[in-house]
Formats: sequence, structure tokens, C-alpha cells
Amino acid sequence: MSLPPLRIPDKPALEGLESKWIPLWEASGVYRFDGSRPRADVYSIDTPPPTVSGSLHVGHVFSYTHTDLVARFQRMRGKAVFYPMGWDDNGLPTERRVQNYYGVRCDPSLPYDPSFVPPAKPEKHPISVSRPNFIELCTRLTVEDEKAFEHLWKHLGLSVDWAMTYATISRAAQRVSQRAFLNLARRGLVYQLEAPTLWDVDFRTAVAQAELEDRERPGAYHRIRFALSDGVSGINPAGNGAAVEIETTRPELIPACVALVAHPDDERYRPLFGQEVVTPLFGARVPVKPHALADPQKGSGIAMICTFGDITDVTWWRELGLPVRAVIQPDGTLGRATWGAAGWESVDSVRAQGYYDQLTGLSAAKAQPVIVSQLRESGDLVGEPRPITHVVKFYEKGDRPLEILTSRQWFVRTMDFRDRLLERGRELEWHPSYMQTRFENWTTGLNGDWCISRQRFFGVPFPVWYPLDAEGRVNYERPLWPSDDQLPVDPSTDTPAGYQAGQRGQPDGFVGDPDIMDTWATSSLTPQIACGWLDDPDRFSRTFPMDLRPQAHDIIRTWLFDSVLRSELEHGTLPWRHAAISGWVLDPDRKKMSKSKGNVVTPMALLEEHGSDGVRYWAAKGAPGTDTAFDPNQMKVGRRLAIKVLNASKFALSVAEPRGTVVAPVDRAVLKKLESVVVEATEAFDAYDYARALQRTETFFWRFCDDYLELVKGRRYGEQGTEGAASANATLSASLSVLLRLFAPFLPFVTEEVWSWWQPGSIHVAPWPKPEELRSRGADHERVEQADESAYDWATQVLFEVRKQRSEAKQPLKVPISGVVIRAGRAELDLMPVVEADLRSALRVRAFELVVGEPRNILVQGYEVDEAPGGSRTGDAEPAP
RNA sequence: GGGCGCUUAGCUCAGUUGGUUAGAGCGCGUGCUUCACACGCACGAGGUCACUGGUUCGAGUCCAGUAGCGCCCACCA
Repeated sequence: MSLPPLRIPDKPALEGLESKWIPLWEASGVYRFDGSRPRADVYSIDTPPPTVSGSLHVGHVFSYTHTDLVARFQRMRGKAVFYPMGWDDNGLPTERRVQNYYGVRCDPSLPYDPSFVPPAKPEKHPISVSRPNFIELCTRLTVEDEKAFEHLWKHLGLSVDWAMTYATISRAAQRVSQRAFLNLARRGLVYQLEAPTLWDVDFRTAVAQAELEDRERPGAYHRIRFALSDGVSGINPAGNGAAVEIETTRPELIPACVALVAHPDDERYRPLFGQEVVTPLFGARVPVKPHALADPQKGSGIAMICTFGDITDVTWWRELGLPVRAVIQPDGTLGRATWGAAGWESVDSVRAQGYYDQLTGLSAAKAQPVIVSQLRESGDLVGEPRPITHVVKFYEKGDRPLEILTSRQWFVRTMDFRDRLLERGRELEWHPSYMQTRFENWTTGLNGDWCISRQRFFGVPFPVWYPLDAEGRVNYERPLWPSDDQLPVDPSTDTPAGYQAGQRGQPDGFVGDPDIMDTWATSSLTPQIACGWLDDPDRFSRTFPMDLRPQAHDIIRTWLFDSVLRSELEHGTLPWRHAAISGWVLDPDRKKMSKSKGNVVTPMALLEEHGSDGVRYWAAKGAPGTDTAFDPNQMKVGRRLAIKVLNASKFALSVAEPRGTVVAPVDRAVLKKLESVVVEATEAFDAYDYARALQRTETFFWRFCDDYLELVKGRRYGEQGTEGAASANATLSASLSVLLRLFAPFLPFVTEEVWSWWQPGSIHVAPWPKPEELRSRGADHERVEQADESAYDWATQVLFEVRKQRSEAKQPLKVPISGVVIRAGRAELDLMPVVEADLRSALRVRAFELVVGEPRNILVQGYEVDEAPGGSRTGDAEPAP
């Protein structure tokens, strides 16, 4: 950057600083990562890639600012900051958007059509396209979003190296994702299993434990009678010698019932263990089993086990070795079933089939009232359903309750590594530290391996094919893997080695795995993707393991946990040393701000209204991990601070001469105070407590403006001669230099602007202030001592007292005070000689009269109200020779 | 049911190892065109530090418990 001329605008303003500096920063490359520096000099950041479909909101602005504060601090400390930006364009939100935008549906069985062009307007009936074509459309749409995002981030002043962007759906990311998967497969750390899986019936895909969400839903307890299957009598609580009653919220699953279960110690049901009961309507004989998870307090104390109603059913089914009788289909409806010899066992298969046919094809919600009336009619419903509110599991993006279906899915071995992951969680430095507990809780509470397959389209495909046998059946036991150098592959289009494309789907041919990976299976590899694990080994060695993972607390269980897992499995290390957890932005009702609530303000509008520095100020006040209220008032305060920086700087720099050394005790005192601010701000930043660093700096700065600048004004204009003016000027420039640098991470635009008035280069690569540099400004720093601070403190007390009395007397400042009598102790009065001239000038006091005595008292004697308005005053602008 | 966090002025929040009279900003009130700044300056009013008990010479700060709010987790028939 060329050396700018020392020129201070007459009316400095914030307007236009963003559009002035963003291009200059880009052109000069101040934020470019220096890939030649050794690992010890690098600070690398695993930026959270925002989801590109949709828009950024104030929550993003908030947390991304936090990361930028740390990045800027580290850069000024001399680190080569590796600060890339990723785009998470891989996943369901994008997929949905593309479907609607272009009017297409993905059909992974179709081959790639290179000549496909989407219609200008979406047509009524969606066009089916191949997966590669679909992904092309996703990419095309997300590129637009990414441009808008980048523009906003730049406007906010993120010091990202824009040459280092990545997209989670890019070929490079797919390659990393598939390679990491293959590595795990080779080591047996992923496996495929036909097993009960959490399933969203609208998206028709499996979902992971981490994506679950509880929602309160209305429901009803149905009390239902199960007849005993033989003549055993007198041992059941119903008292009629023939039946047992269960309670269920899901009567539509009765056809899927495979057993009843009660607690082993429950006296009421103990005699039934080993017996069989007959399901109502369908007449299936099912056993009564004991299991410790059955709660005698719940319902009637005996429950029906269905395949599958909830997660407990899965546990019971697995641990009791029960058969599967699945009724719910992937689309959430009850599927066809045959009762009797050829199908499911029933004591009266004609009756069973009759009832079941009425349910076939209905969704679970629609089937429920039908079966209830069937039960009522058959006399198996005891009493009427009792409405309740209960908690039901949902996919966090879904609209209907999750079902549990048996399907073939890929899993990553997680349970085997739980203890080691807990260890890693303790090695990681958490900011704030209590966030580690969330990780511990989650890891401790894991109850299954990680299901990473999704039956969706826009994502990273599993790099696997399967051979077909002579009958065209899939042989899952002998998967066909690509070689590393083939990656990335799309098995729906690419052909495995040893086969011809025409053999796809043919007997003795092959098929591709139709699934894609869970979006977290790829985004858990952002450190590997960003650092160039496969593409740039040199950069990888200089940036990985990374220094910082910034993220929000709601995705500790997903993104953070999964990243730790993947890094542990692939590299045997933590992916980063620090995790900085941001809070949420809350609206004034203390609820998380969300789009659905309609309370989200466009970030760009905020940046334009309050200035980027003003918005950053608000964000910076949100301490790590703390939820923060959305508060435009704070942005206004930030804007005012930025304006103050402009004006105070203009004052400090407007009179450059005479130059000299810091000799005045008051000047030394200010530098000494600033020195301790530097120490505190640095310590706070080192501990990732940017909010504290800002607060210390800001408090000092306002006092500096209100007291010191006022106190020193007359002297620096020459009222007390050259030496005093020189001392003031030296102090002003020294403290301004330090203050600007302390503010630079928070207010990058205004500090850069002021810096450009008088310093070469960008402030953002200037060295972070050190305490020593302030001491060396004085003639001899050993005189920056206790006595100096007390002189300054005393001066501010006198300032305050006299201002107060002037305010109470409602006297304008232009009216001189004829005299002030100060009664105080000897020690305080001894300080007067070094501050009296400054005070006389700042307060417009003609003379001080000093009296030794107690108690301390400062008293204004009178005002020279007769002086003509606007008249001259003594000592005005006569620089000493 | 388990865990974590929070509760300080009307609002948003500081308050670091316990130590005089508890701080800031916003808002409010009063006054002031002051040669860096009216996008400003000065001054003022405003608090039983959620509650109860304990430790201590001394508690906003430490301990125990209670309540409310928020979040995370849980095998919620």
C-alpha cells in the first residue's frame, strides 16, 4: 500500500468508509494468507460454512464478527492468519429450493444428460433429471447466493482471505468426503446394516440421532384389551379371566405388535410371563415378556411392543429377540399385508385381513381414527380415548413425527470410540469452558452408531457400486470400490472398474449405491477440506490441526462432535485446539430470533444504517457463549464511538508541532493508565474474551476524551510554552496510535481511515500494541510512576467538582470563574503546581486558592458574567516563542 | 428425570482472586452552539444485587437450598 498523504478532512465522517476501504484491502492483499510461514507462526480458523440456500440474518453477523475479532487480533500479533470462507451448499435446504426454482425432481436412476437445459419457468409437472444434472442446477443457484453472501461479509469487514473459499458440494470437497469414507471402509470403521432407522416420512430419508427434536403434541391414551390365547384363568388383573389391558398412544400400530412387556418385578403381570396373548382385531398370538425398561407406573404397567413405535420398541425388540412385523412404509402409510398362511400369522386371518384392508394406504394419522372405531365395534377398546399432551420425536426440519423403519443404511462406528472422544473433548480448550459439559453430556448419552446415509440427491454420493447376480439381485456383501485417484465418483453415472456402462441394472451387471451422505458427514471434514488435506499437502502441514473452531452452541452435538470424531478416526488428533462458542441473538422477547417469527432484520440494512463498525460494536459486546439481545441501540452507540474516534483523532493530529518528549506528569499518567489497558485487553483477547477487551478500551477512551483531552487542550495549543505543548503532542500521538490499534479489530473501517491520515500501511497488519512502547515514549520511563497517576486522578476530581458547580449554577462554559478555593490535605495540594495550569485552562478558572485543611472542599467563588459573549480570554492562541 | 447457564437501575449489561459509599451505556431530567465532535458537551435523578439460610471481622462475589427464565440431554407405552 502506498504511503497516503497526511491529510485530515475538515469534516471527517463514517459514510463511505466501507466502499473506500474494501477495494483497497482487496487490492493490497492485507488479509491474504502467507502460506510460506511455518506452522508455529500460523493461526488457522475453521470458519463455519453458512448454508447458502436462504439468507444471512443478524445471528450470522453476530457470530461471524466474533471470529473476525479473533482473526484480526491474531494477525496484528504477527500471525499468518489462515481464514477461509466455506459455503455449505450441500443439503436439503438447497435441494428443496432447486426443486421449486426450476421445477425439477431428481431421479438417481437416470443417466447424466449433458445437453439438459432447465425451463425458464418451472412447469406444472416436475421434470425428472439425473443426479449429476440436479447437482449442476444446485451449483448454478448457489453460486448466486454465494456472491450475495460474500458481498455482505465484505461489507461487514470480515478479514477473510477470499482466495480461500470452498463449497461443500465442490469436487474437492466431495473428493475429501469420499476419500475419508473409503479410508474408514478399508479399516472397517463404517458398515452397512439393515436395521431400524429413524425415518422422516415427508423427506423419505433416514435421519441421525443428532437431528432429532422433541415437540409437544396432542395425543390420546387408548386402553385396549388383549385376550389371553389359551384357557389360563384367574391370573390376570382384568378379573374376567381372559384378557389383559394395555394403554397406547398409537393404536394404529396394533397390527405391528409383536409382544407385550412388563417390568420383571411387577406382581400383577409376573404370572403372564411366558404366556401368549392375542392381538385385538388381527388375532396374532404374541408373547408377554419381562423387561426392566417397562415402567409399572406408566399406563396400565404393561405395554405393547410394535415394530416400531418408538426407540424403546427398538431396544425391546433387539434385546428380547423379537420378529419384525412392519406396517409403516417409507411414505408414512400403512403398507399392504397378507394375513394367514401366506403372510402374517392370525387365529382368524379372514377377519384380520378385513380389518387391515381398511387401513392399508392410510397415513398413520388417518389410520388411527379408523382403527379406533374398529376397536370400539369389536369391543376391544376399554372406555374412550383420554386426550393427553406428550412429547414426540421429530426430524428438526420435518413436519410429521418420525417413524422407525427397517432399511439398509451406512453407519460410522462411534460407540467404540466414546471414551477416546470424551478424552479429546477434555483436551480441547472451550470458550466459555462450561460448554464442554454439553459435549460430555452428548457423548455420554450416545446410544448408537452414526447413521450417515440419506435417501436424498443433492449431496456427496457414496462411492460404492454393488454387483448384481444372474437374477439381478443386489449383492451387498461384495461392494465395488473405486480407487483413490478416481475420486470423486458418482456411482449413478460412473461405471465401476471391470464393467461396461451398459451393464448397469442388468443381470450379472452392477448398480450404484443410490444414497448420499448426511450433510454432516461432509461438513465434519471442513478442517480437511479447508486446509487442503488431499489437494495441498504443504498447506495442510502448515494449517492442520487448526487453532480455532468458532461455532454456535446448538450444533455442538452435530458439527463439533462429528468433526472431532472424523479427525480422531482419520488423523488421531483433535482437529483444532480451541473451540469458541457463540451465543444466539435473541429478540426482545428473549426468544431466539428466527425467520418464521418474522422478526429478522436484513443485515445489509443494519450495516447501512449504523455502519459496519457500529454493528460490529454491538456484536463484540456479546461475550462468548452468551445469548445477546438484538439491540439497534447498541449499534447506535457503536456508531457514536466510531464518530468519536474520528473527531478525537482529528484533534490529536491537527497540531503536529512542536514535537518533543513526554515530560508533563499528567501526560505520563495517561500513558501509564493506557499501558495497563493494553495489558488487560491483550490478556482478554488471549483468553478469547473480546467483549472484555473492547469494554476496557472503550472505557479508557471515553475518559481520555472527556478528561485528558480537555485538560491538555490549552497546553497543546501553546498556553504553557513549547515544552508543555511538545509533551502534550507526544502523548496524544502515542496514545492515539495505541488506541487505534486496540480498536482496530472492532472498528476496522474507522481505525483504518484514521491510520491512513498519518501512518503508512494498513493498521490491520500493524503490530498489536505492547506496554513497553508507551514507556519508551517518555524522556525516561522510570518516571512513569505512582506520583504521576495521583496528579492526574486529582486533576480529574477537581474537573468534576468544578463542572458540577458550574452545571448547578447553570453557567455556560464561556463564562470564566473568578476563583476556586480548594481546601484539602497537604499531599493533594502538593500536586497542584503540575496540574493547575491545565485545570485553569480546561475549566476557565482565573485562579485557585489553596488552603490546607479537612474535610476536603472545592468551592467555586463566582462567575464573571459581565464579560461580553464570545469575547476573548486570556492566553488565547499565543504560542510561546 | 439428569445436566448447564442466567436472575444487579425502566432497558441492555460490566462487576477478574471476598475488602470503603455497587458501575457503564441507553432512556429520563436540567443546563450548555465549548476554536475535535450538537452524530456533541457537562451535570443530575434512579438499585433491598431473585429469595432463604450459612461461612467470614466483612458477601453482588464463597457454600447449601428455594423460585423463575433459557438451553442441552433422557428408554416420553
